[in-house]
Amino acid sequence: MKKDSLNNGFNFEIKAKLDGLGRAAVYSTPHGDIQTPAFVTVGTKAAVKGLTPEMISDLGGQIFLANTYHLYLAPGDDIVAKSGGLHKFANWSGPMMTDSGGFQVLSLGSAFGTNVSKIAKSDSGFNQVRKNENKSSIAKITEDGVEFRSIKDGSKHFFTPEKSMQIQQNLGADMYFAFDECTSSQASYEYQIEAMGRTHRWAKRSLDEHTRLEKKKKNLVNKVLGHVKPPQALFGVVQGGRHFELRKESAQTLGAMDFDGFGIGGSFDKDDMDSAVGVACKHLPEDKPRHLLGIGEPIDFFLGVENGIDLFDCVAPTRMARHGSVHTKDGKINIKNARFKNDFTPIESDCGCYACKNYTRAYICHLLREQEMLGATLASIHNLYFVVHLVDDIRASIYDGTFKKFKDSYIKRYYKK
RNA sequence: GCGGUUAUGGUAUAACGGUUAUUACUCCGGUUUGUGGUACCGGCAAUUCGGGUUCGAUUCCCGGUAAUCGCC
Repeated sequence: MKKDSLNNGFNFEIKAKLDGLGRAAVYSTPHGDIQTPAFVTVGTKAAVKGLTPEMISDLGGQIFLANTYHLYLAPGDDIVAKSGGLHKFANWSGPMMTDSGGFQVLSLGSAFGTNVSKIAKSDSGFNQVRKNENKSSIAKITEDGVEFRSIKDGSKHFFTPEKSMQIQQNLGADMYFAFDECTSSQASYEYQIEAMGRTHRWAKRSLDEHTRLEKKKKNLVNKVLGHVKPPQALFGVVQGGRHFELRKESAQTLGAMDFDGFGIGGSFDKDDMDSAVGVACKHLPEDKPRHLLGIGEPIDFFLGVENGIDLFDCVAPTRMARHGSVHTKDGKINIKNARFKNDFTPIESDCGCYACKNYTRAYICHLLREQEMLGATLASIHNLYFVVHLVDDIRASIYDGTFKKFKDSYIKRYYKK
């Protein structure tokens, strides 16, 4: 199974399996191995908000993910490239990924200025059927690409699959994503089909451009002494919304292409997210890593892993932390609540994170209420530690065959059901 | 001591002879899933006190109290 094939420096080796699609593996990259399943911390602008890289590795983070659109706007991928690439720029020596900007097609497009998220609320009755149109949108989609307006100064920028690849090669993360269109959970079936087709065509263009750039890079290495740019791996992104047949079609279409791995993106219905993910993974090549984009509630990790996911990333732990919502094994609590003002115990007494080992709820409550930066940092450390270690524990349970038992007891306690 | 001015949620304010008394912050909660946004959504909470005029007063009048400014 060990093969250090064409994509030198990358290797995905499955070490243990669950019944069904789940597995534990080691994903080797030019910047080190990733034990999977793993949680990828999100550092959109080449920084996990409020945390140094040392804090990320100390809390157990193996890898982090930055964003193409944001880094293109500031400081610019040319500056990152000049600095020696993202790893040097951000002082992170482990594996890194970049997202393609495809999510911003949604967040700055049909979802801009609304509260539409990638998870449809299952109890909100009938999902409204809308076109992917939004008056305040600052992203316009055409077959060729997407015109974004800068969130910083309103200036216009046109992203194509080719351009996203070029930017991501400049940024220099180990793994990066094809340029796709992330659709709204409220988009109609017809629109999902239309967007999925476009995503597939963009996937082909992304892959072609990637192949061209990788080849060019190899030639450059020979000419420019001492300038060895490591190879990068490209992941295609499966779409199809919450429609199983579209997920299947998307997975088959992309799975037949020569990607190094796959992302599963787009919008889901809360109730059947796991089945939609399962359908996608079932039709993807088994020997390549699968990344579930932007998903990160405790229950999602269990369901995702069961359905064949190797990597997760999500902004929820850090965003929630900044607003005071922190994980405990008995569910979330809002540490800013008045009842914690006089609580001189840690967030969780049996938690091994830096925040819990050194600080009290009362102190973190105080910091967050007073908007002291350290409050967001400590709460983020806790939440990231919590999800990173949860996924680590899930991985361990695959190796020792206790996954099912672990899942049941964990969910029962966290969700009280 | 005399004269002027002012008095509205915890704070700062808006308004009018008839509203469910405005708004912001604070406070009390909730929501955040490939990070535009330390963001969004709820909730609690007030007409200084006592008289009078009026169908009806937070509003107009008189008095008390308090703050503040000026004068002695």
